[in-house]
Amino acid sequence: MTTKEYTKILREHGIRPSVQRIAVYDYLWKHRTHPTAEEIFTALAPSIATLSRTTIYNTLRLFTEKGAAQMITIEEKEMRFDVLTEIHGHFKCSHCGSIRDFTLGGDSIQKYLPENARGEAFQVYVHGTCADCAAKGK
Amino acid sequence: MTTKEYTKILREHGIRPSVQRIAVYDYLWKHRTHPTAEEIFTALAPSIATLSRTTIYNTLRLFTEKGAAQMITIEEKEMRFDVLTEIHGHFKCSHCGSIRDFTLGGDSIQKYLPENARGEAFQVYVHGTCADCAAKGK
DNA sequence: ATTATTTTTGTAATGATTTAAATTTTAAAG
DNA sequence: CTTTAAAATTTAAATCATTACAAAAATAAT
Repeated sequence: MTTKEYTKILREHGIRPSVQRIAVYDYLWKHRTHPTAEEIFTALAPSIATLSRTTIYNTLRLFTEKGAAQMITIEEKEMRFDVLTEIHGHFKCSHCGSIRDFTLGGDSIQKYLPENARGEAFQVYVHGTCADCAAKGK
Repeated sequence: MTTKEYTKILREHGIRPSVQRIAVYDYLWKHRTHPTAEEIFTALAPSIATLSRTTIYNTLRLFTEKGAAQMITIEEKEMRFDVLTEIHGHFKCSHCGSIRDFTLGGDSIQKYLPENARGEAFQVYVHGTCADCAAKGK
């Protein structure tokens, strides 16, 4: 993925690209660990001398509003973010702390919704023990 | 539901009953609106003169740990709570703000989990338009 | 160039939740 | 029924992620 491609994607979402926005998008694209605003800030600050936390928050909010990213509330304390916007589940391992994606059947949730209710955004969170930790006997 | 019955349920969860704990449990039992700690505090404070917010937070955390209630993070800002601990989904209407439960098939999520991962807690959140609001043309 | 608009920045404020320490309540033991 | 220990509650202060605000900088439009 090149900067030009990020620029194009952002524009397609109605987001005017800027150095900061491209950097955040690039970071999300390359780090599928569902980072927090703070993690993104810490990672990018060295390369963008004047970067401020507020910009990170503004940018993430903008991405979320425009559908270029998704906000994850699997943890109480802090928001996490994901460039993957198609419906999928998040699995958090309570031993190693990792948060991983898993795919869901397309109709998996929709079919359970009350009659005549319109579901517009779906979030599925599972807490448990991941395969790696289970293999270690956790 | 009488105080005696609440007492019994709390004991079954390893929670020593107290005036405050019974009051919180009673509130959760009677108000299936997924209230916040603040809402519970505001509702109970008049009847328990010395009640403090910390007690509400302590109590809700205890209930969650002991499995007598469930913590809901469907909203970024604040935690919400639910006495219903069986697996079920939460639907938040973005028009009227109500958060309602909906039932999920038992295997609905489990079957999508990665091989060998153990799911221990499941949360399903859907944001959208509820049937009532949809009927009003929202 | 000049002006208007958008974006970024820094700082201060907000507000939900937690911590820590003191006090009160409850339970246990003699 | 006292005394003592343990648990629960309270109060006030602290934390910390996020937001609000206003100024400065960058970008686009005229």
